[in-house]
Amino acid sequence: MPEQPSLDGLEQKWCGEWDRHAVYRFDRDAPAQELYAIDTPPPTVSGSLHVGHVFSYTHTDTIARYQRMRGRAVFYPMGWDDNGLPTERRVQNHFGVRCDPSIAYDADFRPPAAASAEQPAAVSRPNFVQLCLQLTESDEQAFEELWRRLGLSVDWSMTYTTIGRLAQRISQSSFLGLLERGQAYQLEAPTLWDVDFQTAVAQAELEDRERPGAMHRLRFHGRDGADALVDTTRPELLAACVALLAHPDDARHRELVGGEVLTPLFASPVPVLTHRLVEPEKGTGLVMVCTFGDLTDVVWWRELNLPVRPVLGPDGRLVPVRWGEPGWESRDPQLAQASYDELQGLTVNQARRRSVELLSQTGELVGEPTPITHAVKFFEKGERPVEIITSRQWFIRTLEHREALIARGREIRWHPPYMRARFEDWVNGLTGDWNVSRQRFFGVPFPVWYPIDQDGQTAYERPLRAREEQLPVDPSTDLPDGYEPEQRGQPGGFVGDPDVMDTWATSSLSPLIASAGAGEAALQQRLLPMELRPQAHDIIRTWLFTTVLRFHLERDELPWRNAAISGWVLDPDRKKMSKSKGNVVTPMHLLEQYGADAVRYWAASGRPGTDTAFDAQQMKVGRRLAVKLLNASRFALVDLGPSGELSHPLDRALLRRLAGVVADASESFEGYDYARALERTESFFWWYCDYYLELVKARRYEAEGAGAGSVSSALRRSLSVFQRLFAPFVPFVAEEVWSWWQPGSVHTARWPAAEDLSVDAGDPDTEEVALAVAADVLREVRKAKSEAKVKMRAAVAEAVVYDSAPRLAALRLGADDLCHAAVIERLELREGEQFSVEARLVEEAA
RNA sequence: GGGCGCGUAGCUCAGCGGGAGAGCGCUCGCUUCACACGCGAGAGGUCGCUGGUUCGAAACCAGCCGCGCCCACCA
Repeated sequence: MPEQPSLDGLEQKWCGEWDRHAVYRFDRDAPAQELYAIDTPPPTVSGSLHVGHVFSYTHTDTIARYQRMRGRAVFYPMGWDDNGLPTERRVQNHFGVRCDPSIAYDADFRPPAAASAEQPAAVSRPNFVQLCLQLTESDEQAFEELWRRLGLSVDWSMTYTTIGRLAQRISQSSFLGLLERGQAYQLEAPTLWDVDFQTAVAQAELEDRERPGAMHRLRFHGRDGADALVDTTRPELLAACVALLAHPDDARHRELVGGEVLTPLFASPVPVLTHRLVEPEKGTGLVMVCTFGDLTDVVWWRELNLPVRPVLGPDGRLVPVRWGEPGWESRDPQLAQASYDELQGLTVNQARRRSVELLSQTGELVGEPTPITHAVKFFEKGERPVEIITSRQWFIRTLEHREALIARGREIRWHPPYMRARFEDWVNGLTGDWNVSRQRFFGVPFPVWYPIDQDGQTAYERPLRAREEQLPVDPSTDLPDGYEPEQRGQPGGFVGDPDVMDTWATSSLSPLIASAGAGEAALQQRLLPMELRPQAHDIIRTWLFTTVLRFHLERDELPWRNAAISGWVLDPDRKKMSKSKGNVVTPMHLLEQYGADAVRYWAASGRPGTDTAFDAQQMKVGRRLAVKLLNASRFALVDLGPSGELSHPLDRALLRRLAGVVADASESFEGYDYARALERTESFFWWYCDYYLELVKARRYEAEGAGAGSVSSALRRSLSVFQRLFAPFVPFVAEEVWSWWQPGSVHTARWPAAEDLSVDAGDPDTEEVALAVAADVLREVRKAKSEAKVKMRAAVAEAVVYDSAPRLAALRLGADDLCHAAVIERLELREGEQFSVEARLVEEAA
């Protein structure tokens, strides 16, 4: 035991020891009922971990440590989500390259010496993927180092990645199963599209952003010179207009309905129809339907059987159109073409400005555009609004399972329970099946090819599936059965599916991937369903939802029994911490400044599901707690005499109180409320240091005697319990103080139970009162000394305690300890109405 | 527009049917033999507002106000 215990160096020391002794190694032979499997969130490997990660991963770690101490074989792997767009974006910037799938693989490829974001070098898809793997590997090492330093009790021998071969095999295999059962299908349909990344995105990946816009009133031309005025925010889509709509009950437009009007600029005849979703209060009550301005346009297009007039290309620019040809009718094709030529090739924003100029010139813009602010849908990682573009995509059926998914959600135990509402809201609000294909490169490919017929037409409706034994396959380099490499892209040959899966399509299988990584199939079956899914609330609609869906389709069961939802870390202004605000503190810096235990203490104080302010002050408090545990342990244990019978009433009362704390902390942990477990433990520990340790100090220093033996026993038992109660929260200091006097790791020690603190002798009620009154009197004497501004060791010549007879009787049981602790020379007990203490201090010698 | 959560001391929060609490911050004091990375004491609050239920409400119910988040077919 060190003379002057310190926190310095504990992290290095114990990280190494834990690794050397494989303290957190998962026991693969444990029987099913003793397993506790955690579906750890694989953090996105696209830069760095932030304070929010430290926050929520600490929550999970406290649970893992508690369960391990309860004797469960804790399956606690780490995964890295390296698959997907964020990595691609980083690789592009970092190496100055862009992926061009038409280029052939170059085995000798080296990234350009001087990275240039303006003029990126085109590289083949396999080369691009290699660069992605190279970059993620170094990130993952840095992540692991941080997690170890934070003290996560992960078994690092089971780490998986979402781009790894295992994940790809499982993901592709699951997809083929879905295809076989008709739960995955391909469709050419209007799709949410990001024009920068040039890929489809899913409903779950959208977010609203408030953006300035403008309302434009446009003049459509009716019969006999009658005009129809229409308000729109998207005049640039006028060429794509296929109808005007009014509400069926709207009398104002009754004359127009059923007829045709001509569009401004293009003189294209479009019908005027009615639909219940049109809101008469908005604008003029007339709305134009385009291909496609927003999701409502898609509804109208579908329900009213409208034609399509696609004008936006995948790059977000207006595509070439020949007015006057079928589908592009105009009463004045020359005018229409002249107008359109002004717009073709422009981006949406450019085309909008130009359209307004043209409409002003023709007088078809009524008044000035009115500035407005409105919510626009963005891909969450995107920079321009999503568009709706028709393309061929793979979907997984979700709508038809809505009821079943709601029922699944109700089987899950949510912590906190109200988080279930977010899940149900999301499921109830689904508008389409899940689009899982992305027109990107660094992801899991679809394990299918398509035959090309003799006319060079690709037969998408007859995909050639990979065999299970082939998986994982890359259809851009691997071959379907019965074909030769030369037939790729040739009439009579084949072509690989060019897309990759949405990253959630793979990470939604994380329980399967993680458990498969553990070893043999029998073990995987024992691990499923897992016990716990920990995650933050913002990805309920993505990761949580898709995992429940995949397990419903794959195994007809839940992926896990419990979902523990953590909140976010907010900056002191109550805003979500974000890089753009420049308020992000790097986690490693925090660990160096305050120590891992202190940072964990702050994190574990954040209650489940609750957003928590970043608070360095709380970390200092955590550090104080760690130091206190060191010093209290040293005081209690150094040169401690032999344990004896628990003969002293105050010792017995203390152990009984502590048993209550153990019960409370255990119950809290069982309900996933680690924060409450910490709060109970901590507040009692401070009381223990401030009152109990002070009361028993005299007996603790006695060499022998019944009182000394009793307190030695109580100190050993209470310290052992405190050290174990704190182990999940401050694992480094807990291990340190445990190592001074106990064999093995505290983290594999048994979680304390009431039996550790059982007390046979004495009257519990009276002795509890004895402890309470002794503490009350101690506080009163301290107050008297504080008011007299004397030191606490100043002697009290006489202390008179007034209280009820039973309380005085109880106090006699602890009077010896009290007099030592408060330095009372003469203690007198008098019966009185109210508790009070009169303390007469000994005059200080001058 | 719908849903969820939250409004308690200057700050961060606990309490959720019978004493208004903790930590930090603040003030005062203490070299005390585990700890000055410490110890002791103190000041500080019509528990968002309005009604209701109850012997009794910070807590339960209703309405309102404010903040945050999620969702929505936001032309």
